[in-house]
Amino acid sequence: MVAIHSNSRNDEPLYPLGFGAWIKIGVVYQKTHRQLAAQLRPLDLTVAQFDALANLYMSDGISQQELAERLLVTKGNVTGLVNRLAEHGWAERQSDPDDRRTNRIVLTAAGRAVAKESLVIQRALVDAMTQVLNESERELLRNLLDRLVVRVEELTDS
Amino acid sequence: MVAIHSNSRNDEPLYPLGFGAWIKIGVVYQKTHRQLAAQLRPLDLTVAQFDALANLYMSDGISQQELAERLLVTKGNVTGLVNRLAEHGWAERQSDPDDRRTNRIVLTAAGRAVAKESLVIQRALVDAMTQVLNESERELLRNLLDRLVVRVEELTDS
DNA sequence: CGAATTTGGTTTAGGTCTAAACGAATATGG
DNA sequence: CCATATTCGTTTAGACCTAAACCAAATTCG
Repeated sequence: MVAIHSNSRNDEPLYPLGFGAWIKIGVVYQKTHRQLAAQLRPLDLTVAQFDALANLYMSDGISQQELAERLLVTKGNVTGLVNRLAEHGWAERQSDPDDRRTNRIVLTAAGRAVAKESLVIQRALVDAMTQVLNESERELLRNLLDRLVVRVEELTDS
Repeated sequence: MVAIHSNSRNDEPLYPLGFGAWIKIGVVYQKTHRQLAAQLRPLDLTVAQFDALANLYMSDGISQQELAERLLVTKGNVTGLVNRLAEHGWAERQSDPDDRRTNRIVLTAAGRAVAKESLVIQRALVDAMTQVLNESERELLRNLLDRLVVRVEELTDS
């Protein structure tokens, strides 16, 4: 899903018009992911764990199912992720009195602290990234990406 | 690196202006990745393997190092990836006569066939995605993303 | 009510990815 | 020439992620 480098002859099936933009999305994503990972490492925090903490920071006490949907991952994945957060002492499973199937995930004080700290780091990175665009360009980019999201969701359903 | 859903109160540190655009990049990336994975599954091909085959299809005989740089992954990762491609009978390691350290990776006939087939699938998906944008919008998107790539590369170096 | 279905979570097998340590071959500089 | 560094690839430990099978609890509906 990342750069495909075409060295040689161009008599082969050429790439569609949207391809240039397409590739860049992957490159931006992967490189920023790496950069964020590097900056979170001193906190002993991975990007996946940061994503979970950030969501819980905003919406403490949601179920694992809910968390999986927000993170765009499977519920099986969330099981392991929550285990690791719990091992670090950042989050706990609380049983829901109204439904014995569900686990409500809540942050500990330590978890809230590291969430806050890491959100500052992420915010600084996003700022540094997006400052190369002016306000209307950011708006424009958001709009274009929004339409792509809608489109891929249509494709996913069908 | 993905959506952070803010339910509650807004007296907490609010997100920077570029944040909306930022989040969408992750969402587009992840959802499209999943969609491509689903469409490649009948070929018994993962997205990572597809990326490798696609690059080799364009530039057969490159070294593992070179392949790692193009795929934006570590060389350790490429070792395993090439192993799996070789197990499927899609690629082979050839020793470089000029440098006994390097492996040149070449596609087999079967590898070239599956590469071609999968490239058609990917092309169709990218087309379906980007057809919601007109030509000048695609151009614009590519330009905006390009500048973000340059920026993140600056940050990575420093 | 009670059977069938749905939903929340866990487990398993296997691919993906990283950082770090390592070995072998090549390149560099005194 | 030879010691030092660099480069290419592998290995290891561990996190991440998926699909699928599974269990238990809740819901639906005849």
